[in-house]
Amino acid sequence: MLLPADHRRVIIHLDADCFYAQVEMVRDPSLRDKPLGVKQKNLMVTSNYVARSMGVKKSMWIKEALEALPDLILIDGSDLTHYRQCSSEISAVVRTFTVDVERLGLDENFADVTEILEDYIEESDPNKIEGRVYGDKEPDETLPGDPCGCGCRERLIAGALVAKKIRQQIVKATGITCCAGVAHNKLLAKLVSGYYKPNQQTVLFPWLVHQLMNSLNLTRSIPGIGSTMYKTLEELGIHTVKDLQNSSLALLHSKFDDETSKRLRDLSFGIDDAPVRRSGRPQTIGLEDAFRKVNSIDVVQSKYLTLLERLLKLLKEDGRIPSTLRVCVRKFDTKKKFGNRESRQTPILPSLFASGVQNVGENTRATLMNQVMELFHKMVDTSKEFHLTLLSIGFTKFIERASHENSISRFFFKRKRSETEEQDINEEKGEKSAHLKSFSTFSSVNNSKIHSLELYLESCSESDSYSSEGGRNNQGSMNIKDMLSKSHNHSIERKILKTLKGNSSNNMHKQTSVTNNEASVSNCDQNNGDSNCHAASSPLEDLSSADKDGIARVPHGIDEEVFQALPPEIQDEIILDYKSKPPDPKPVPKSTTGSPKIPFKVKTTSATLDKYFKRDSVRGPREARETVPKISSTETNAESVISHHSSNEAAPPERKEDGGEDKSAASGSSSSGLSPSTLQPPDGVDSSVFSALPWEIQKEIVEEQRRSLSSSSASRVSNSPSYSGRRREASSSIMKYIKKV
DNA sequence: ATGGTGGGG
DNA sequence: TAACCCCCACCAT
Ligand SMILES: Nc1ncnc2c1ncn2[C@@H]1O[C@H](COP(=O)(O)OP(=O)(O)OP(=O)(O)O)[C@@H](O)[C@H]1O
Ligand SMILES: [Mg+2]
Repeated sequence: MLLPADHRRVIIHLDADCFYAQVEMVRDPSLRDKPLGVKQKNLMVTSNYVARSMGVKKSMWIKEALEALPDLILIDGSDLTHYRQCSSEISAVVRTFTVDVERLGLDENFADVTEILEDYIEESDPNKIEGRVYGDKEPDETLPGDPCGCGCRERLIAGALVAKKIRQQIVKATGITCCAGVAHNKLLAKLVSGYYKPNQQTVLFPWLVHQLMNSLNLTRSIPGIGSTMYKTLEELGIHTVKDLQNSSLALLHSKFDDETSKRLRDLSFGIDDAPVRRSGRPQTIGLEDAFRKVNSIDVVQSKYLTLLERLLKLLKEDGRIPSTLRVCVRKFDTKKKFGNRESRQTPILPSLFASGVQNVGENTRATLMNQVMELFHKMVDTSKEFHLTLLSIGFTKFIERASHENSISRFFFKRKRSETEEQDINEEKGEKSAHLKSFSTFSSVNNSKIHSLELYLESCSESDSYSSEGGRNNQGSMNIKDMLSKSHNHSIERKILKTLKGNSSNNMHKQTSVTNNEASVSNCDQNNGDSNCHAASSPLEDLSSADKDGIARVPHGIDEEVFQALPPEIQDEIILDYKSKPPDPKPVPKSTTGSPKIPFKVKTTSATLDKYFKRDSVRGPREARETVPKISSTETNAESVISHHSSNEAAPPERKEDGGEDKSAASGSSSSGLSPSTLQPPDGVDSSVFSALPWEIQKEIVEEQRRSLSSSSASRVSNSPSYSGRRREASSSIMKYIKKV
């Protein structure tokens, strides 16, 4: 099966240039000729080529980057949604050429174009090679002739033509420029793709493979050999790729199993028969928040709450229903050990998302939040001191769709969903504007979200015994009231940090528009000032990205740190309520929880209730059922209270925007949004339109297209010859590059 | 199934 | 060398 030198395939590897930075430049073209960096917390994760030419490389500390280049413009890239979206579009374009596309990260794609070469071989001129040729000093210096004789030269040259066309289409559709590598396997295509860096492509002919591999030096530069394996190899005296080529299998066997050993050897020679595997939709959706130090359970809880709220939005866009919830922490571990994360997971009762993922009720949120905290307490003993540096949550194990009712019925189902979502958007719009209005004019407003918070608080405190699926008693889990009530004693500092800047409270969405996300977020937060800002930050972490606009203040009596970690909407609610009910908090007998201190009141009006009832009666029957009793009980109280003592200081609400993306679901599509797996549109179908379609529909279109398009090679596969006994260091990710079928 | 590891961007 | 914010496959249990 495996011929001595197998050049049958033509693989293209595509790698977007300085991806995050480029996305930001597309969003704001005025940045194009300026040095730009994209940051996450205090780290600059990438920079554009203007900045790179001035010494600002990838992954530098903000501090160092600004030292090297004070004029550097920084944009916060902690929210990946724009990058994900652009990434999906890129892959969709590639799938326009072939469905055999494998994604790697957000900005790389492998394409096996072997089967489509015949469509281009005539157009391709063997004497005019698109892009660069590996080994050539000047462009267009390659001599004719095929030293190999298997025809690979012509195929690869045609592949270079395809690569060129793909890159052109990507630019046309997204404005993003890429590098590309063309070779007869994935390993080599990836290795050459970056040989000529910005916006260029390189083809590698098999007779120069040795030259390429020998130029690599360290084994670490072979994809699949990471830091651990690299160290292990070093212990064997194997440092360079050449060392690896010359090392005996027996030597490798002392540290690796047979499979791994052979593969290591193959890779060192540039041999790789790993197939391009079609990427599906992501199997996990997660969010994380890193920081220097968190040691209070209150902050933990509010950070998790924020993550959960955001995650539910992502889930909504995704559309699938998860069956497990995972919670993860990273503990500070006295410098040395790294990667010290631990996680706990738990099944999600199917009934929790019974009404789907599009509108998740307060009860579901509360249940999830309690589960998060339960899992957290399995990892952290909060009765002792603790020091965390990262929190994350994620959904996994998405339930698969009923196998048979694909196509038509699903289409209609989705249609209905989108319609309901349009209602959602309208509602949200109403809410939002009300929200805005109240923000500027401090009218008290009946905001259903206040009610939401209220409900959430209630459901947290009272064990939701009435909940249909078994009341879970939240032993260890604190409720939000407790959370907010605890705090330290600080003097109240009310300060207006900055004045509102134009778009502060985010654009209105155009509900009916086809595509989401306008360019609206002109944003251009010129930050810079913030690098200093947290320089001497006291006990705690980040805040870096914040600054910006908005009147920032922490309401009387709430711990600042806790407040900061709350979801922005809930912050707004609290502020709103605070404004409508200025200082002098009256001690009110609180309903459920124990120790009252200086209470912070959250009130709900009957108008709010009406609204709530309406919504729930319209849809979300299950949630409605559960929440109705609760509401009535709440209503009788008319007021609920968050008790706490002490106060705090100012904080930026930050976190604008967001509301803009729910719309991905609007125009006839549905979940789509960020699904990384879109398929190829048939000829004549605009790829961006196609990519906006629900994934299932894309799949069907493609399937149909394939069927009608003659008998192609439908290499049905799914063999999983499970290997057994593995010892020592098995290759895991190396498998990606070597696994057969 | 769960939790950890190593690797990828 | 991990800092940040993710995603994957694989492994032992
Ligand atoms: N360790 C990382 N942490 C966070 N983001 C990362 C990390 N590695 C890569 N990324 C993001 O993924 C994107 C693609 O990564 P990649 O390694 O291709 O670099 P790049 O920015 O695209 O630059 P290049 O032009 O060299 O390809 C980047 O823009 C980068 O910000
Ligand atoms: Mg890149």
